[in-house]
Amino acid sequence: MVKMKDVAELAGVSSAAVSRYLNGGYISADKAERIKQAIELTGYVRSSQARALRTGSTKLIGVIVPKINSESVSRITAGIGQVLGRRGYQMLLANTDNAADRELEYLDLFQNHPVDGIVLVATMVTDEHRAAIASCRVPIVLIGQHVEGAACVYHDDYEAAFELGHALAGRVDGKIAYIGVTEEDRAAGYDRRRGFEAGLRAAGNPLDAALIRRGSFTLDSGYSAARELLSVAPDVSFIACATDTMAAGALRAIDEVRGMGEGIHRVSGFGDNAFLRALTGGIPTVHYGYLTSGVEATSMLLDTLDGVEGERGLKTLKLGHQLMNV
Amino acid sequence: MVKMKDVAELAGVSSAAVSRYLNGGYISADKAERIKQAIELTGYVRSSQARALRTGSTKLIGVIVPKINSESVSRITAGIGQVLGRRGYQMLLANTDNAADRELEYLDLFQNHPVDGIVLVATMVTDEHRAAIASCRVPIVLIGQHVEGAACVYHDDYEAAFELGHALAGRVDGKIAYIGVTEEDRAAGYDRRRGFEAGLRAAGNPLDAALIRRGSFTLDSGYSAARELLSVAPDVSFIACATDTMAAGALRAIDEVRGMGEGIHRVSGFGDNAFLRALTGGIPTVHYGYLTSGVEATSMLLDTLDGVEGERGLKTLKLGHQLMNV
DNA sequence: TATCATTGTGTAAGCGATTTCAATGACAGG
DNA sequence: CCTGTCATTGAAATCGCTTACACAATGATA
Repeated sequence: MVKMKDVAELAGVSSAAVSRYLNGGYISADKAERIKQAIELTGYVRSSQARALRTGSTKLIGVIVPKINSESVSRITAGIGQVLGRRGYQMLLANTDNAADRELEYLDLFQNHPVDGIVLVATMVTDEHRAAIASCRVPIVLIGQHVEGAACVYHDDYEAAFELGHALAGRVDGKIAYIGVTEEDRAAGYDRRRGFEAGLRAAGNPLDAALIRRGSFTLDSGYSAARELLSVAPDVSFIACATDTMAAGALRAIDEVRGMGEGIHRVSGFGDNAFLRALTGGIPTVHYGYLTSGVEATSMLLDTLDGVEGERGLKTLKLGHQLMNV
Repeated sequence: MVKMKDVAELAGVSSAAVSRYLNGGYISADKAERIKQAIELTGYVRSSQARALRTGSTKLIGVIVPKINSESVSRITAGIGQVLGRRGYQMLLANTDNAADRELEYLDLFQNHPVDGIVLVATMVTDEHRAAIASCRVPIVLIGQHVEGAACVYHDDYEAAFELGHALAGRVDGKIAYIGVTEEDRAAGYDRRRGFEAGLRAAGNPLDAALIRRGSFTLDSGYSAARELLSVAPDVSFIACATDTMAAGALRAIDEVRGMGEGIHRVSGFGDNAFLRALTGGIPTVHYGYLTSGVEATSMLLDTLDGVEGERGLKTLKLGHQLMNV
């Protein structure tokens, strides 16, 4: 492995000069030229490990996600990756498989070492999370949840759910049911349910508390909850779900119980999943700019790290949403 | 930041002793105890950067994927992450967005530095790829393609496609069309098409070359190709696709042209996408153990890196498949 | 008793970069 | 001619850890 010293010797300069050449310090034109050639000749590339040890910066960003195989998360990740790549950083990905404790574990692992900053795609935010975030040694940005005192990029789930509920109330005749997710997930659980309920209520068609179920983000959980709903309350004519994935499950349940194709006009979701859109022609749902949230969060983080002038700094950013097919 | 020397002083030993304690070298019981307490007291954690510089190993594995937001890739990634986490490694993720040149770029970037090994989720494998792989400084494992002379974990796409074609030939009456992908993707392009054709032929119902189209992995491309097929050859009664995603597009096209619900029994795919399965009740498709391939590839790689005895070594591993809904 | 593994320990030499520091030469102003 | 800037330069000191080496003990073996 050719190192800086070799390049320096070949170019007839000190290794300090080579370092300066590489980092844009004082260097005369002719030496710069000689160094440039020596580098090309030797194929030298500098050791990021040595550099990291000396400078304390690894150009690595830790990204913690709850589950890699979900459309929303992978879109967010795509956005994060875009910005990172463009700005010379790399992504250290940690998949927690929906286990909140592994999230904390990674938060620890990351700040204890190699990363310059962290992007946390958050679901549940416990007090422990808040504490860990507050005491984090490196800058951190949250995506998906609004946490006081932390930098976050999120969507207004309450408002979106309100609008959806309000719009649906007028178009659905018959009983509406709701399949939510754990309220520990403030955004997808609490906010969406509350917003939806408020929207229905405002439209004069309040949600019957007996028709609320809880799934676990998966398609199967949406299916089970819907089956149960349909057997307990056969007069339910519409099932709103907290995620498109669960809506797909509910849709299947309705199809099974009431005949193929029936479900399509009787469920709604959140997230505007591409598959669902194509296969159903589009159920009522909320479109969020997931890729954008990845991009924005990461830009914010890197601006802080790189000390970009006129930087946006670590702050809170609420992104818009869009009702689909209502 | 408390460093090893601080711990050593507090424990009244040399830093070499602390290092030995941490790495399992010779150390007496009482010193070990003192060191343990000193570490707890100070909250010391060792600098992975210094360690990396000294040992030359980063405990980082580079993972190159063509596209993060696809079910197959994210399942593979989940498998990779599982093994990595369990064995004390971390994942450096590079998303190439389906650009083969960025793949080479990352291959370069990675081996030039911080990673101990590479997992490449391959699509197109050009000669440049082969060269880059062969000259790779760190161990590398490919997933999804079979490349001579490189370690790979892959599926037998030809055989699977053959079986699918053979099975479908008997069940479909009327003309069968095929929507493939670029043949530069040997597995998903070339092998699947050839296998499918051979399967149909073997069943005495050969594929009409005029009914072959090419998509680009996306849902929309499947949709367009199917629309075009249906208008050019209205008597086509079944459209086989090289991926479930394109099948979803084709399904939508058929629904539009022939009425909702019609498509479901008239398309087939590859990959056994969960959404598609739920929403259609299951089209003929091939199930691959994507998660398993991530697990196997990574285990193989880490075994080599860690010098596990009885190691499996870097070799070639062909995983099985399963026909679904035929 | 002499000899030799075996264990335990500290000293010090790196790993390969960045960066401080002092030194140099050139050049403008007084 | 002297002095003060200013751009350039290399020597050398880190960054925090691992490990080769030398050297002690200690117990086992001949």
